[in-house]
Amino acid sequence: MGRLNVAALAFRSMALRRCIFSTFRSASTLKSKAASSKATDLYTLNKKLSDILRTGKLNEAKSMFDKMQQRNTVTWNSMINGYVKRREITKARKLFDEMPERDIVSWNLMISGYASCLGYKFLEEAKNLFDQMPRRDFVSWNTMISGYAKNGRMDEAVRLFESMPERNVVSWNAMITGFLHNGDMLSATEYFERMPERDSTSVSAFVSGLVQNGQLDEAARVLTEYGSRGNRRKDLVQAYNTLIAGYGQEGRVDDARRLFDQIPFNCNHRDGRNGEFEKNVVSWNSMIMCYVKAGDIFSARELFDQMNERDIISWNTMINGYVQISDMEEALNLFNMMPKPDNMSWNSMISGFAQVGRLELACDYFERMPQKNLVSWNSIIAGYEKNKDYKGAIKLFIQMQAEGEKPDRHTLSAVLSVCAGLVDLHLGMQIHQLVSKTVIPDVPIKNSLITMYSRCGAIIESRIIFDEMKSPKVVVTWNAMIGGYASHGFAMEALELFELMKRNKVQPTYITFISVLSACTHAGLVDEGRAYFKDMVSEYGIEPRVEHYASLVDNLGRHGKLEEAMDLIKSMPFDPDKAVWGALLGACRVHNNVELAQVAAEALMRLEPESSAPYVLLYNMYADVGLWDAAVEVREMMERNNIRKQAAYSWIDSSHY
DNA sequence: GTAGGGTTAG
Repeated sequence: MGRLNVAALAFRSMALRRCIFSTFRSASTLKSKAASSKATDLYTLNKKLSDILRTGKLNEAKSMFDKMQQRNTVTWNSMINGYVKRREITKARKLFDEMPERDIVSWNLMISGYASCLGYKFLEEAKNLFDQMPRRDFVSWNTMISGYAKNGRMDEAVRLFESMPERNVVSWNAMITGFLHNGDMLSATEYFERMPERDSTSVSAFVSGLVQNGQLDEAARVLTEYGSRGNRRKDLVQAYNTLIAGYGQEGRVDDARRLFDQIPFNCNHRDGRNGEFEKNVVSWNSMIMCYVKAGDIFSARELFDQMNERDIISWNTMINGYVQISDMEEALNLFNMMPKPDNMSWNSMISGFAQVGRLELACDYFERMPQKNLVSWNSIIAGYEKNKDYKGAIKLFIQMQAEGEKPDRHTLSAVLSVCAGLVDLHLGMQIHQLVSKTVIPDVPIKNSLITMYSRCGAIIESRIIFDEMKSPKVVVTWNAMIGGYASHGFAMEALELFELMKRNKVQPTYITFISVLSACTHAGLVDEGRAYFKDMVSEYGIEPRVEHYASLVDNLGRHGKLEEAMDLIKSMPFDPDKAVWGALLGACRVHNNVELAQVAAEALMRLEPESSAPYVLLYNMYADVGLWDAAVEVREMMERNNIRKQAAYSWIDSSHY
């Protein structure tokens, strides 16, 4: 019995133990299930938080963050990341200081935040945190390196890079992009060649550097070399895109297209396969841009129509293409079709309408656009300036500042042109002061200053700015100064400067020759005028425009070479305009050539049926030589055509008289 | 679910 009892007892106790154990176990399972479900909840909530942050709704994210019952380090880090991405570093730092536990990601985020705020103070704080953090990984080092690189401190970046315990491919890439960012192609090349292994980012970055340096053929070579190695070839599409865009910049559309066609598949097209080396939307956009830049709007449109999925850049590029060829109808068919026009789309329409002289439509779009930005103001102001509504431009410029928008170099450049148009030296000088106070003057701004001063007669001021500009000067600068001299009767100075320009091996443009020919006219240099006209065509390959013909006709006419002027007009490959006939008519009046005057006047009557000027001039000429019948006939014709005498001869250069 | 390097426009 004793043994049995013992056995029974043992059995019972075992059962009991098992029972207790199993109860305990199930309780613990429950507990861990609860814990894991809470963890799942937190995971889901964190995911939701970062989704909200990705859409940029920072306030919404913050209120969710505040309401959350529990948070882990990832929660805090995500919120910090939100502020870091928005450059709200103070708010990020507050959370960082408040959070109960920091992990290495928290530290790295803060370093990244400080490093991407430009300025030495922020960089120093990034370095403080970097030095203070308990443990550093690749990300910490790489973030710090790129922080120095972004701030132009490649010396510090190199020091850090050299002192790293171990480097990965990102460290090398950060160095290469840093050098490129700071214009040090030599060091970038050295590092690219030295690095032990390259990934698609290394190649893309380096290719982009080569493209920016104009070394397109070298870029193509690098791309082929690494493209053929193969294993991660699909990531190279970015490098391809960069080179396509680079070819576009240089006008090498065929090379661009060859490269574009080399990217085999196409996620934008029905035969697209995910994950293959394939064209993406940027490839398409870049190629379309090449065509637009080359003025081949048809090919651009052909590609655009083939795209399955377009983004906002595709639409805007295409719209801009039509704006550039002043086809506002087509630009408008597209603007109305596109899903959600952004500022760029609206601004393109504004510039486009202004460019074709539809200022009222430009204004209408300017008023209607949902949110104006600086470019909108610049577009509308430049539009007013181009349409010679200078008072309107100034009004807008004042309104812009009243609405709290600060003018930039583009605004100021347009307003300087306004001052030139108004011949308002006082205002021009005020704008010049504003330029000195607010922007670092670049070449276009200085060109505008030269033009403004010379138009206002302050030619010495112009020349001072011109002389202070660094050599080699661009052709626009030479044109501005030569034009300034030419239009103010400093013909010899204009021609001297043109000779200097040639000695400086700067290729003149048609604009240069308008000034040069005009200078010859005003200096009484008829042989030189002829010779420059000839040089323009034979030596520089510039097709003469109507302005050049008008200028030479004017020059020849003034010197009594009316027959030669008439022969020149006859030789023109296109129809002469009112400036050409006006110049001839003016010369005929001075030199009393009635027959040619008749030809010129009739041509002008056809071109400008409402203008009284050719009638009046012809009448006076007939009267002067006593051809009274003809004079009376002109007068009758004028009455018959209901033409009233006007005060000014708009088509004749006033310097004739 | 959070951190580091590369592409297209006025």
